[in-house]
Amino acid sequence: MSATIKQIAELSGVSRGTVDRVLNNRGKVKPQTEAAVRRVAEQLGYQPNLAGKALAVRKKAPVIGVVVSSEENPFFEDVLRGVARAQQELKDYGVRVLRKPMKGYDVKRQLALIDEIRDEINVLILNPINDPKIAAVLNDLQKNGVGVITMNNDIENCDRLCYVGCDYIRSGRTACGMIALMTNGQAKVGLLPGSKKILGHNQRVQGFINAARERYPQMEITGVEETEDDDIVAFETTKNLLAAQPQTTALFVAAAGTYGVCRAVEALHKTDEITIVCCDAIPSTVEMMEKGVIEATICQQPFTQGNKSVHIAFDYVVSGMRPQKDTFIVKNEIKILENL
Amino acid sequence: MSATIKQIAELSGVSRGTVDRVLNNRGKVKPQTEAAVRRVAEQLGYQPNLAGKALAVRKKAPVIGVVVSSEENPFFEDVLRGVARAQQELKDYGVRVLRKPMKGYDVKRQLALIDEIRDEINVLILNPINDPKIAAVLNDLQKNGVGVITMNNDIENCDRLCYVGCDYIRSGRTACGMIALMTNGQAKVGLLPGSKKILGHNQRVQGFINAARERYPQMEITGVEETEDDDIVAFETTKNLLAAQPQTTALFVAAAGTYGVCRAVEALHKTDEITIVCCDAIPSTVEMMEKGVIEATICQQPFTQGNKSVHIAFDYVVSGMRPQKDTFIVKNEIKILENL
DNA sequence: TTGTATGCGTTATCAA
DNA sequence: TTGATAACGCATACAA
Repeated sequence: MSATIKQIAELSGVSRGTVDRVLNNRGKVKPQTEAAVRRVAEQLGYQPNLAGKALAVRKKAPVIGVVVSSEENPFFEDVLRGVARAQQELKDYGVRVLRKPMKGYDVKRQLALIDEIRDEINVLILNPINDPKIAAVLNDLQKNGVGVITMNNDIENCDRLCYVGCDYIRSGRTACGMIALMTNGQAKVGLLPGSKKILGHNQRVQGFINAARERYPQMEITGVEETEDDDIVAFETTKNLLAAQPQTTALFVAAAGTYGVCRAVEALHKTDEITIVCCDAIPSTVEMMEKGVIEATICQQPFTQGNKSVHIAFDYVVSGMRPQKDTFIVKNEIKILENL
Repeated sequence: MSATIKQIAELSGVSRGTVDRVLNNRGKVKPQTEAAVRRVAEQLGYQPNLAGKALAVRKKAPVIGVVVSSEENPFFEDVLRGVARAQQELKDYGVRVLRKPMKGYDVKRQLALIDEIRDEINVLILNPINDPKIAAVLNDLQKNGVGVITMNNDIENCDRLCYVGCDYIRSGRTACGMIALMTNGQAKVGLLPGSKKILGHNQRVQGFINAARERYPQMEITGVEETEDDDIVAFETTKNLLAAQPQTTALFVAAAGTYGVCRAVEALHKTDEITIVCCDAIPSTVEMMEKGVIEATICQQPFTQGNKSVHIAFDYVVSGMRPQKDTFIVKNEIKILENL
C-alpha cells in the first residue's frame, strides 16, 4: 500500500493542504516548499488513492455525456446496455450519465447534440462522424477541459483522450480466415462494405483482401459493392453481384445491410451454395443464422465498448489524468450458432 | 443517489452507531429501536455505499487466498495474470492476495495448501478437485466465515459462494459446430477427452455428441479415447485411434494433450486430411495453429476467470453479502489464426 | 503563502 | 443498549 498525503505532509513538515496544492499543481506554494514536498512524494512513490478520491469526488458529482447513433440501431442498443451497466456499477460514486441518442450519421445533428450538453458535462463519449467540423468541436471541448472519448469508430485530426473499439483490419482478416476454413481456401468471394466513406468498413475490406493475398492464394474476390448500410440497397446490390458473377460461392458483409443480402440469396435459392459471413449479431442476423443462411458473424463486443468507455471516463474525472493507453481494442469474436 | 446511514440515523432519531449495528446485524440493539431503524431504512430504500465501504475496509486489510494448479500449466498462468491485474486494480482498497500455486491434481496436496492458509484468509479462490474430502473442507471454511469461490471447474456437494468458469457443454457444442462448418457436416470425428473422471471433459464430449445428434445427422463419431491430459499418452492414443479408424477426418481434443495429438497426426502425414479442433490457446497450441495443423480452438477466457474471481471475492469481503449469481459463466471463444 | 477544519459514507472504539 | 468520536484518503473553503 503506497504513501498517503498525510504521511508526505508529516515527513516534509508542512500541512496536508500544502501537499495537496503541490501534487495537484494548484500554485500558491513557495518554490522551496514545493521542491521539498515533491522530493518526499517521489521518494515514497506516492500514488493517489482511488478509494479516497472516489469518495471525495461525490461532491463534484461529475457528469458523463454519451452521444451515440443508437436510435433504431440494434448494435448501439447493446452498446447502451453496457453504458447502463457501468452506470449501475458506479452509482455509489456520484457520477451522472447524460445520454443523447441520435439517429443515423448527420453532422449537423451531432453538432447540435454536443452543443446542447457541452456546458453540463465533464467528459463526452461519442461515436464521432469522421468530419472536420466534428473534429474542431471536439478539440475545442478538450481545450475547455471536457475530456473526449471516441467509441466504436475513431476520428482523424482530433486530440481525444482515447479510442474504444475494435480493430477493423483484423475483423476483415478474421472473416477471411473463417471463409477459407469453410471452403477449403477455394472460395470466390463477394465483399459488401457499407459505404466507402466509412473508415471501418474500408478497413474490413482491406483486412480481408490482405489476408486472402497472404494466406489463401486460391481464394478469389469476385467483386466489392456497397450496401450503403441499407437493406433494400443491399438486396439489389447482392442480386446484381450474383447475376454478374454467378461463380461466387461466398459473401462477406462488412457493414449493415446483412438482412437485405440474406433475402437476396434466399430469393435466388442459393442459400446452400453460398457461404455468408457478416459482422455483429443483431436480431435479424441471429434469425438468419438460425435458419442456416448465415454461417458465421464477426462481433466486436458492443456491450464491452459501452461499459469500458464509461469506466474510462470515470477514471478520468476522478484521477484527472489521461487514460494510460491511446486505444482500447476490444476483441473480434467469431460467433457461430452454437456459441451465440 | 440513495440514502445514507446518517440520514437514517437522523430520521429515526438514533445515532449512526446504532444504525450500523442494526444494518449489519451486530446485535446489542433493543428490538423496538431495531424495528424503527429497519422501517426507515426500508422506506428510504437504503443501499450501502461502496465507495464508503471500500475506504473503511482498508483497516481490516482483507486477504484473498488463491490456490490453483498453475505450476507448469500455461492455461493457469493466464488465469494468474488475470489475478495479478485484479490485484493491481484493487491495490488502493487495501486487499492482499495470497497465492498458493500447486502442480497437478493431488487431493492431499490441495488439502495441505488450504490448511496452510486457512487462518489468514477471508476468501478462498480455487480450482477444486472434485473430491468429497475437498468438499468437506470447503464447507467447513464457509462455516467459519471464509467465503469460497470455485474457479474453472466446480465441485459437487459443496456450499461455495459461486462458480466462475465456462459452460463446458456449450464448449463441446461449439467445437462440433466448427467442425461441421469446416467439413460440410460430413466429418467422421474422433473425440479425445482427458480423463473420464473430470466433469468438464465429459461435458465437452457430451455437448459435442448432443450437437452432432441434433444438428448434423451425417456426422459420425469414430471413437472416444482418453489422453489422460498427457502428451505422450495422447500421442499413442491418437495413433491407435487413427490406425483402428482410418476413415477419421476430424479430431476434437477436449482437454490437455493437444500437442501429443498433433505430433501423432504429423507423424502419420495426415495434417492435410484431418481437421483438428481443440481447447484453449497455450503456446504449443498456437504454434500448431501457425503451422496449419490445428484449424481452430475453443477458448474459455482464462484471464477473465482469474480477474473476475478476485473482483467477486473483493465485493464479498467489502459488502459481506453473497454474490448475486450462483455461477459466472465466461464465453466460449472461437479462435482461428486470424483472431488469436 | 500556508494551515486548519470539515465533509464524503462507513466502521470501530470507547465511554456512558 | 446507546451515543459520541475518530479514522480511512482526498478535496476544499476559509482563516491566518
